[in-house]
Amino acid sequence: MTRTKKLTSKNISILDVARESGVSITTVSRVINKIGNVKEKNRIRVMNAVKDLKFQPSIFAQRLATGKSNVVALVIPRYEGVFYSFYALEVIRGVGTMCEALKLDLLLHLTDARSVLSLRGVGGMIFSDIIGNRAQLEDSLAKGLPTVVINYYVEDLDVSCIAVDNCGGAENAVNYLIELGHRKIAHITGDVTTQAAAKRLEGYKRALEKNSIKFREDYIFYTDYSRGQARSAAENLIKAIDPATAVFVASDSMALEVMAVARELGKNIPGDLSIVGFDDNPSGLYGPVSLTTVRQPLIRMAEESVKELNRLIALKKNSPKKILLPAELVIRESCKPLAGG
Amino acid sequence: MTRTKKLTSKNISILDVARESGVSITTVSRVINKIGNVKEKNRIRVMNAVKDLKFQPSIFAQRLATGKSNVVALVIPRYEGVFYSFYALEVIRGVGTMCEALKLDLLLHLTDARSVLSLRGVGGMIFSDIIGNRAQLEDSLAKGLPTVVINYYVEDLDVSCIAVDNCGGAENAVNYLIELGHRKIAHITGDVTTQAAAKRLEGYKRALEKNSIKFREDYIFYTDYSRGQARSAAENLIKAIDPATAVFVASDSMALEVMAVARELGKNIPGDLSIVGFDDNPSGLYGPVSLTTVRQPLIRMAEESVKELNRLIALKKNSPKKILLPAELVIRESCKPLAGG
DNA sequence: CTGTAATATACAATGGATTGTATTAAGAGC
DNA sequence: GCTCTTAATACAATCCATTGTATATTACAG
Repeated sequence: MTRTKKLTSKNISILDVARESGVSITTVSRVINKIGNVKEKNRIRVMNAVKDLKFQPSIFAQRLATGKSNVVALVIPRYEGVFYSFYALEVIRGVGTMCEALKLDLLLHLTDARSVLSLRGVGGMIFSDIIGNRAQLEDSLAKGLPTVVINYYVEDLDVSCIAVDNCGGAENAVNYLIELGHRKIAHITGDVTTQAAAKRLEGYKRALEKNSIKFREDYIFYTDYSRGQARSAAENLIKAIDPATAVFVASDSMALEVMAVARELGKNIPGDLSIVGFDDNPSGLYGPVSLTTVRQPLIRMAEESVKELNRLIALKKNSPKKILLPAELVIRESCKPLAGG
Repeated sequence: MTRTKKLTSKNISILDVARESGVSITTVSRVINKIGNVKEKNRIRVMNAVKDLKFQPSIFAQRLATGKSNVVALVIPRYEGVFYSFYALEVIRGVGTMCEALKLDLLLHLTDARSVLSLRGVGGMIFSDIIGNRAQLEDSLAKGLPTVVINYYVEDLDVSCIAVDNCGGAENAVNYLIELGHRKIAHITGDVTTQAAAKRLEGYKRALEKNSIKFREDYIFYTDYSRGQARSAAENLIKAIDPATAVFVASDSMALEVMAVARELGKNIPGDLSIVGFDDNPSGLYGPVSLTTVRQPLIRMAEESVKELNRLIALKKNSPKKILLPAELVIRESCKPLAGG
């Protein structure tokens, strides 16, 4: 049953095609690359020879000759976690789709801080979420490779970047709670050493300020994005002497944890506590009460990054653009107007 | 601020290194490739020159010269959905990790049925889940490319494949329910035109048979894996005249839906109904009752696939292996011994 | 029918490594 | 010091396509 077959076979080159069709390899090359000035008669002969011999030009020879590579490397940290899977795959999907559309090959690098990227043979780089990849990013720029960063607004480097407006998204979320009549609004932060979490906190503050609501430090619960810390934050929040009536949580996975804690403590969502998350994690759809959240345009961000990279490659020089994409509030069931407000 | 810098720079070749270190390019090549017989004095000179000039050999020239490519393409369908994100990223992570370990470059292809893969310049292919990719798979084999299929047990082609034992996993799940005293065990299937769903159904039947429990067609609820169909299946299951006391659901996302329906209908989980899912979808951890499920060794499967591919590449001929990995039961809170059983 | 312009094609260099073969240098043995 | 063997190195062909330049062919006007 198991047929053992040679996997190597000498491959046919442009020279074979030239011989077969009785023209020079130059002409064959012109036909293949659709550069003008080939007699119709010869073009047909060449095309037939190509078909007969099943000729496919060697990309290595092409790249060597042209010095151009159509390979784009996507660098993503090797994190784990539910939302992260979702995030990463959305990014990969977006980048992959656009690469296909633009005829680019997508090389994937899952990295951690100690990873060394070879960068060899790559025509451009896309970095997702540069925490822990800063060195590699600078390396890429130093080598003069066209480079784009997504999901992080890089202020201190001359590099194109496409990020989500975390601050604005957070502000929208909190504004929504304010519109529902809430005044006692808590915030469970993510890891505020990360840009995203810091910006979300900033947006929270800004919304309060614009609505003349006094900022209360005791309504801020700092976490590292983990479920464990979300849990204790939720407990403290609910058991507080003067508890908030609404909470803006920096991630959906934490928001789900808050909902679970509230349930355990006999609180009703959204009756006793309105909750807004961030991320639009699909897990937020399960469970008895679907989660109102802030959606990040991940696919669009990813697609834009390839377009921007392609622009840089075509331009042959670095002229970075900084793009901020809006984050959209997705209203579901976890919030409700303040009773008797 | 925006410094405009040339992105192109002439790159240094092995010839530059040879000149710099006063030896021939052959010697430089030998030093770089660690082939023996180079005088220590010259080796050091060359290595210094390499360092000074920051020389990195052109992979295109290397691949052209050797005819070998260390690029592995991973082909994954472009599905959507929560579990699929999780699944795909686990696969990507596993393949990526092993590729890094084996010094292979990972090219990613997200495909649908109409995608045409170029395969040019690729040294090996890994197909995940070949539904809709059958043509590409056969193409790859026809071209004599080293090829591995994961997550699908291919019986009718001479190709290496690494799959999860869906049948055995399902059998374990149902056995567990039987051990808890259940006799009325329903099954909500996935799309039984897919291999995975069909095998899970088979495992369910086998467990019943081995325990001499009569198979009841009215305990089988066919779905297409969608939440909607899971919902109506759950309603029918719960409202039946002689309802089952336990249910084995072909996927976690459907199992979560079943739990939600049970809750809505005032049923207690696991008091009134024991549930086992399949997949070990992280979403199963949220919610009031964590889900007992069958875990697939995705990462391991992915890693093994790269190893197997590497073996085929080294072997230079096709001698396929078919590997089935066990699926493990993960016991959590959603099952309980049959009361008064 | 010829001169000129435009078109079509070919030659040969180029890109950057690997590698079989030839050649030289070095060390061993007497 | 002089063979002889072995280690070290160099030469040049090869992998395959692209492309600037040179040449050949064609077309057209006069």
